[in-house]
Parts: sequence; structure tokens; C-alpha cells
Amino acid sequence: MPELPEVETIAQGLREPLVGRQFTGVHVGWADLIARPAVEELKRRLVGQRILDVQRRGKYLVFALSSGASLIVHLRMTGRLLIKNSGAELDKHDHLILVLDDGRELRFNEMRKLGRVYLVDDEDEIVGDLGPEPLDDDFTAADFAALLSTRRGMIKPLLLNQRFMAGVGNIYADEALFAARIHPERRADTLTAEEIERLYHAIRQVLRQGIENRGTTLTAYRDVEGREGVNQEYLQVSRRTDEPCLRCGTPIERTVVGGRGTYFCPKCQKPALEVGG
DNA sequence: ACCACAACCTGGCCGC
DNA sequence: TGCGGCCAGGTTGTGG
Repeated sequence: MPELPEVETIAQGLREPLVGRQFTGVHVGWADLIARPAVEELKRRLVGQRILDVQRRGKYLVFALSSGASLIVHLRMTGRLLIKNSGAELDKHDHLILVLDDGRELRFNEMRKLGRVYLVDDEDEIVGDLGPEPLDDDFTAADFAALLSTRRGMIKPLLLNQRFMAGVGNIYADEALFAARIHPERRADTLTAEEIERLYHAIRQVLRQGIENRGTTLTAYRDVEGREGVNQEYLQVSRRTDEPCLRCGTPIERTVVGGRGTYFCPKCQKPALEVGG
């Protein structure tokens, strides 16, 4: 489920309840949720720790602990992080419960069991290979152009590659390419300077709008209090098969690119013209 | 470098 | 009601 705007919304929502709190108990309902270390070591190293900070990096949540270690969570497709009062009814998908010192709990709810939790001394063990943050002030259009210039693959799978750029997922990739009027299968190194400029601003615009709208809830996504986002009401192209393009009226098409469902307007997002020999 | 595909899991939806 | 098939916001590994 969650891409950058959803994870950012969750990170913002976790700061008030978590920063300054202490973990007083750890309950693991499904051991494979814990990628590392082993469950017993995780418990030993978490209990008694205070949470100093909650940050987002790409689609990861990074909790800085008083020991200096980092607790890192990836929600994959259907993971949720929820703040509940201790004693609140357990859901069958609450697979990890971190008890806090104020009568509340942080619960990792994961229907599909794809999400993962890591406890590491150095966060770079997990997030060190991620590409740049697209919303960082020092990530410029020129930086983006330089990264694209050496890539021969299709633009959409490249946007989804977290080592290329961190945080963009399937929905926001389609939205950005539509806003920039670029076909998802265009070769990255063939984009014109104008197209790169449009795409750079489109990526940042759709991500910022997603954050303002507290995320996109299609099915599973919820914020830390269990509320849905509203950005699904603002999607321009994603999930709109056969509905009219909001720019030109042409029916939106669905195809598969890089193994992912892909929505685009066949008129506004033309494939590259074949250059005659 | 790049691509296709499978795997990890569960649940919702659709057609029969 | 039930069953098979397809789909799903993500990532990783394998093989070509």
C-alpha cells in the first residue's frame, strides 16, 4: 500500500504519541514479521528503550532509540501502524505489539504478512542503498536529469526503482507520468530537457498533494488513528480504466509495464516516435 | 544494465 | 453458497 505520502503521513502521526515514550513490552504474534534480529533478541534490545525520533526514508519508517540503535519498519502492501490504548480489542492481523509507558501501544497490523521490522545499530544497513529523496530541497531538476541520462530502461520501472529514487510507488508514478504527459514505456535517456523538467515538477507535485491529502486509501491504507486518506478523490489517471481522460476525454487505458498495472492516456502520453534510419 | 517471472501472503471481487 | 481465477499500494532473487 503505502508510498512516500502515506509513509510520511504515518511518520507525522507517530511523533506526538511516540517521541519521548518508552517501550515497556513487546509481543510478537507472527515471528517472520521480524526480519532481524531473532525475536528474543529484539525483545531484549527494545524493552526499556526510549524513542528519540521518528523519521521517514523512502517508504521506510525509522525510529531512533535511546540506545543508539534504529527500529525500522517497512509496510509493503497492506501494513498499518496504529496507536491504540492498551486493552483495545485485538485484530487478527495485529502481528507485533509494542507497549508504551503511557497506557498506549504501537501495533503493526499486516493482513498479507509482507511487511518487515528490523532492529539495527546502523540504519544504513537497511536504508543505505536508497536513492535521493524527491522532495529534498537539494534534489534539483539538474540532479534528476543527470540520473536519467545514463539509463536505457523504461521510465516507469525506473521511477519505481528505490535505488534510483526513494519513495515513488505504482500510483504516484502513474500520476506523475500523466501530469508530465510522458508515456510509461519511454526510454529514460531519450527524454527531452523539457520532458525531464515537466516530470521533475510532476513527481514533486503529486507527492506533495498526496501528503496534503493525508495519503491515498484504495483499500488497506490507514493513518495511525485508523483514518482513511482523501487523495484517492484527486487521482487523475490511476484506476480510471475506460473513464475519460480529465485533460482530453480519451478513455484511459490499462496495460502492464514492468509487471505492474499501469494507467495512462493514449492521446496525452504518446509513445516515442520511431526515428527513421 | 535491463527484463521477465516467481515468490512472499491474504483477501476482495467477478463470473459461473 | 461455493469455487476458480484475477487483482492488489512492494521488494527480492533467479535466470536470461
